[in-house]
Order: sequence, then structure tokens, then C-alpha cells
Amino acid sequence: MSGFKSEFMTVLHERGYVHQCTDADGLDGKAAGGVVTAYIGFDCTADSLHVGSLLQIMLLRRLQQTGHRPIVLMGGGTTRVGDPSGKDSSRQLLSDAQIAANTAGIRSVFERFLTFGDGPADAVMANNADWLNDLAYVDFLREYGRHFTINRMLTFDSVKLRLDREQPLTFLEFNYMILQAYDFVELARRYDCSLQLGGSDQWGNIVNGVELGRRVEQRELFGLTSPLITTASGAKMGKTAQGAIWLNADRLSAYDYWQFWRNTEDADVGRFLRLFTDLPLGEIARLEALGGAEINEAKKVLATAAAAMLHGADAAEAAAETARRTFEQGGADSGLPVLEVPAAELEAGIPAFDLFRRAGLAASGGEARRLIRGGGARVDGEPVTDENRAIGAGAIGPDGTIKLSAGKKRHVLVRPG
RNA sequence: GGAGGGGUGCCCGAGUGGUUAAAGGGGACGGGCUGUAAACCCGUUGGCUUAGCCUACGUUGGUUCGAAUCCAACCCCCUCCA
Repeated sequence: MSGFKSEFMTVLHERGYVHQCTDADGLDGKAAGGVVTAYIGFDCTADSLHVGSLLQIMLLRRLQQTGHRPIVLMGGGTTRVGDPSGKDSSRQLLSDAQIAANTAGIRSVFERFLTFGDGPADAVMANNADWLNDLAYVDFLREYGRHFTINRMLTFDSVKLRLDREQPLTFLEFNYMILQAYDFVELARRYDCSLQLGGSDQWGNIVNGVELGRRVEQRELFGLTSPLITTASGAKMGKTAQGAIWLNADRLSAYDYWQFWRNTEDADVGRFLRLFTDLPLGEIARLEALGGAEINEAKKVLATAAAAMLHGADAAEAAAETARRTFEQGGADSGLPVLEVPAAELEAGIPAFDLFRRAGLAASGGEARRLIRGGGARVDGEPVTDENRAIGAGAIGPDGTIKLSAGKKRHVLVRPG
């Protein structure tokens, strides 16, 4: 298992990134012999990626760290079609303008994890819209369509799942896998790309690309997938309290991102450290071995390292410090989210439930009232008992703010402004 | 085109005239226990100007004192037949 010659394959296995590989020995040999160019495709369905994609990004990072060349493929073309995998119903079709905006939003994140440029191992950004948008239908069918049998395509999980559950699968979506296979071939031609990485749900699509490459180009291509990351208790990673854990700073603050990692389950700490930080394995083993409440130290290391990678060391340190003051000293800290309220309004007093709603701690007035009735709402640490109580200037503390808390973890500072 | 089945709250899924804002489960949120963890226990889970009002069971009309429940038309999905 660990008898790999290449640093790339060794690192991937040691740190737990590998689920399946089309030809592990072959790929190992190739990686040991020179620079390998590999790609991962990213859909442009939102204007930011979330932690669900982080593992893929880390794969590219490891690739580059071990001397190879990553290609980030933006799915500007394939997003127009929509990946059928998993979901029961078809995705809503996005407008081209939306896709372009999403692509732009996603791009910047990669610069945090990869080095782009023109050197041999510098990362490249590609967009499959460049070759998919202008495909001539009949030519494409004749040249590539003949290599795909419906019989085979029907056996792929993404398709089978839909059919088994009697959910409709449109011809449009059905074509997604063909286009993705074609992407691989196109990247092989343009960039001499010989490896596609991806999540385990992409296995079928990846294998299609590998086979298509062999048939039409007589090229030897490789595929490697990473395991689906769930938490130790079985939940899909990345869906928590406030919704998705976005990677863009304007969608999720560095503090919240830090908090996400800080709240990792005990049993996941070691695995996440290996996957999502660059810490050496020895150090990780030491942290992982901490027992009981001491494991919290490891979680802080994880949170700070992960946040630093995405948001920079300064932002990560600031988040750690904010958390320390908030949780370990119970005070307020300027690093917490701030809600500015017109001074005059605050002077007059705002009903407690409304203030919580405006602070984003409750989605509606009703939810805020329930929060208060349930005893989960606090103002400067004191439970709110009357949902209609006016919170006004009198509640402003010495630091010039009012600290609202929903539960133990969600805090917002209110400031006259 | 014909015959049958179905569209319920964030999701799954009960409910076939009244105390149904709609059982149950999941998820989510809050509380308890803890270590800002997991597991477990308890509560909450449409909106609002909250002892009240408004909107909701595919859509639009109708029957009725009263409908998610009955009727009609339409839209969509599924199965079988052609």
C-alpha cells in the first residue's frame, strides 16, 4: 500500500485523499518520472465554493506541492447543462450571465491555495466554455457519440439513481457525462493533462474520460477520486447552523470559518488536520492523541491553520483571538459581527425580538420570539425574558456596544451608527 | 390517444367534510449534560403590529354553516395499454 515511488502518491495515501484510482501503479510510475498535469472541474452553480469543494482544492494543492501541475477547470460550459448526479430533480438552469458572474466569484479562492503562472508546475485556469460552447452537434456526435453506448450509460449511478426512483432525467442532463469525458480529452490535447481528480461521485464521469482518451487519442489517462467526507457521526460535512460554509470572505467571515473548524467532532480532528492543513504528519499524530478536553487544543490548531490558508494568517489569528475573548473570557470582542443601528432608533428603544431579527440571529420575528421564549436569547449575557422589552441606549456597555447572543455560540454586537 | 395512480409544511410522509397551522419521522434551532465535541434527554419548528389576525395542503373556480379532505376544469409527474 505505501510502497509508492512518487512523492505525490505517497502523500495522497498517507493523508487519506484516495478512494479509487484507475491505475495506481501506473500513475505512481508516471508521477515519479516527471511532471504530471492534472485537473479537477468545478461547477459554477454559485458565486462561491463551499467546504464541500475544499477537499478537491486541497488535492490540487498537494499535487502542486509535490512538483506537478494543476489545472483548475471552470465548468462554464458544463454548468449550462447541469450535472444529474445525486439530486432527484433537475437543477434549475442558470443564465449565461449568472454563470459568468459565478465563475468570477469562484476564481479568486484558488489563488489562496495554488500558485498560478507559466512555470512547469504553475497552476493553470481553464474554462470548458472555450471548447464546449461552439461544438457542432452532428460532428460531435459522429466523432465522440459513437464511443458511448446507452447500455453503459444507464449503468452509471447518477443515471440509475434517477431511474430507480422514477425521477425524470432529461436528455440535456444525460449528456453531461459525455461532455465531461470530452473535457478530459480536450485538456489532454491542450495541456498534455493526463490525470483527472475528483470526488468519489465523479468516478463514473472520470472513467468515461479515461476511456474516451484511449479510444480517440490513444492516450493513457488516469483518474483518481477522493472519499466522500462525512463527519464521524455520519453527517455530510459542511452543512451547519447558518447553512453552507462558504469559502468567499464576503459570504462567510474568517471568524465564522474559524468557528466551523473549531467545532469539529473529536473523532474527526486527526483526519481533518491531515486533509485540510499542511501540518506535518508527526505533529498531527501528537495533536490527535490528546484526550478528553485537551483535544480542544488540537481543534484550535486545526481552525487557525485552515483559516490561515483561506483568509491569511492575520485574519486567522484575529479570529482565534476573538474566539478566545468570547468563549474563554465571556466578554464581547470587536471581532464579532456588528449590527449598526441608527442612534436615534436605539435611543427610543427597539423591541427585543425585533433587534434579534435585525441582527440576523433569527430569520423572522416569530423565530426571534421563540428563541426568547426558549431562553436562548441574551443581551450582554443576561437572558431576555420579555420578547417585547425595549432594548435601548441604556443597554450599551462601556465599550459602546450591546452584545446579543443566540445560544452559546452565535453573537452579534449592536452599535449606534 | 386510452386506463389507472399521484401532487401535503425545509425534506420524507400521515390525513378523505369540522377542536387541522395539519400525526409521525428526519433535519434545523434553543435548553440540559459537557469540553464552543459526540451521544443522550427536554422544548420549539408558516408569517405578523402574537390572548388576536393573515396566509397555507399543484392551479383556478364551485358545493357547504364549514374543505387538505367533495365536485369541475386546467397544469405537472408516474405506471400500464395504443
